[in-house]
Amino acid sequence: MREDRLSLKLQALADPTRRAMLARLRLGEATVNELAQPFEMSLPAISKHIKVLQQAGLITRSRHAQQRPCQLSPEGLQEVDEWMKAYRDVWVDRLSRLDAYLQSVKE
Amino acid sequence: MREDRLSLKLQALADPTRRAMLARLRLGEATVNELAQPFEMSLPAISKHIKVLQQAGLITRSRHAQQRPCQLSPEGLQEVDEWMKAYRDVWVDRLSRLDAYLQSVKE
DNA sequence: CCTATATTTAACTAATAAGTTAATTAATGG
DNA sequence: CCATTAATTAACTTATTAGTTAAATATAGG
Repeated sequence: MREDRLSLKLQALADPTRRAMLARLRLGEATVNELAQPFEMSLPAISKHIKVLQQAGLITRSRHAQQRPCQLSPEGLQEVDEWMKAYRDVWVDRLSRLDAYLQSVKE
Repeated sequence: MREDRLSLKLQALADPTRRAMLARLRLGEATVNELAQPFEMSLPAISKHIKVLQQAGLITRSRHAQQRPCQLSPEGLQEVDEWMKAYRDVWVDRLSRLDAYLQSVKE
């Protein structure tokens, strides 16, 4: 039902655990165990979250011994940002109009 | 499980039907029937999508006779945008580094 | 080869999401 | 008041999601 890439990304982002993982990855790459550390959650659950992020194109993975570290995919959020652009204009526009209105009332 | 406002918004956005509705609303407010028109979907289904958008704070509603038109909530996406900010820096940073690297290789 | 560590896969459960049809509520206008 | 139009609620089905535990796979090192 929801197979387009943008939906996949937004769906992946709509989970606080996964967003926390991304926040961690902003500091640099991390292994599964490192990512799991702050959460009271089984490793398989973590593994699944990682898979969701990866399939959404938000992270990439590498190999190092028996570890498979994760890293932020730099261009991963671009698609989301592109989508937001159009709306950013709308709301900036409206907020500034509201602002103008409030100014005019005040005077 | 997923009750925070940001998750609610991203979850609401992670559906192409709902995003299409928002796109329509960029042109101006619309009634439920107007929003439903492009979709092969029952009205109750549309009604539910609208509720999701509203509860996420992405749209507001008014009343006019027996209609309850929807309008974009201008500040609705701001929270998402705020969240993205931090990542925008990361990826812009990395992409520009990549760019610089490619430049240096070329020379 | 054996063991320890890192991670994933399998199999399952419970909750949530997205849709349906039928029935209900709300407001207008004759 | 009655019929019409607009939208929602109720009740239900099906698929997906997020988690669990137990078992399996992969790699390194002695």
